[in-house]
Amino acid sequence: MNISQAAARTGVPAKTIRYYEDIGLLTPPRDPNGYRSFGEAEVHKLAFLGRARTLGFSTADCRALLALWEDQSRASADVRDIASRHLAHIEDRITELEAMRDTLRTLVTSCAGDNRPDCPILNDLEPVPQK
Amino acid sequence: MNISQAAARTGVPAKTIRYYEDIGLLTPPRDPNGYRSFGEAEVHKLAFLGRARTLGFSTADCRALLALWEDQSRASADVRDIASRHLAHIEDRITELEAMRDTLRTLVTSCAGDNRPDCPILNDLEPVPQK
DNA sequence: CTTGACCTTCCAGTAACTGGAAGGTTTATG
DNA sequence: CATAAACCTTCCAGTTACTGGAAGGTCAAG
Repeated sequence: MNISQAAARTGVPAKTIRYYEDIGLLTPPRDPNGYRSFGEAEVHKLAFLGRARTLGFSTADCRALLALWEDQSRASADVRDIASRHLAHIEDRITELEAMRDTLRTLVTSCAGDNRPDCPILNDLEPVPQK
Repeated sequence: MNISQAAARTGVPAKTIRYYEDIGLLTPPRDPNGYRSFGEAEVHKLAFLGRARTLGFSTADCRALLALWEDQSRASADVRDIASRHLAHIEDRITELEAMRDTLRTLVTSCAGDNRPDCPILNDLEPVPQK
């Protein structure tokens, strides 16, 4: 299977697949003409990566998860640690974004949005001069 | 005022101030010795940028907001457009992250996290082989 | 006069791709 | 069989918003 077929099968763009090979997440064998050749195992691995990516795991996490996935004697605790840490990170990020969202919502709602220069959004950004 | 004082006054790191000058957000005058010299106007502008940054605006947005801030004949609609677009972007991002969070929470909760290899997290990442 | 704390510029690295150029291969068609 | 489209390859550069660090100039204190 060529790279474009593997891309179609997994939803991971060809360009991204090459990148994953570059950083060593994947090592598909080559055909005599130099083309990458994807078997079921590679496609399987690629789909795993695609799924992990949609869950927001970093490539470092993906590397670790892939190793655990392939290690039949893994401890599920190791997998859960990675996922927990990632979850905590996402929760923090959500909290940050929610704070931004709440402020922005208030500001956007309070701005007339007309031709006049008067604007509560700029007033909020405007720093209070302090010596 | 030197760069480190301006940094202390605004909370924007010196390194970041230099970067903002690089990309043209700021143009502090120079002392004869080549040191940047920050007056009240520059500090004021810098604090504006710092505040916009905590609200997650991109540097492109900051540039536009700064221009509007300084334009006494602006239309508040232009400001609100920028803020609304940014708000929508943040809301989308929150929705994405919440989906990840929900999935991860379920998976983390259902994983024993012990010495055994059995792991619902890997099972979820595991793609279903499909021809 | 030297030491330490500033300041300067410039180069490189971060994360995770993405776009594009230059060139080789394969496949379909006239 | 020639050729053009549609693949494939590698490599280089750009994205965002900084951050770290090296090499070297400046300034205030003792």
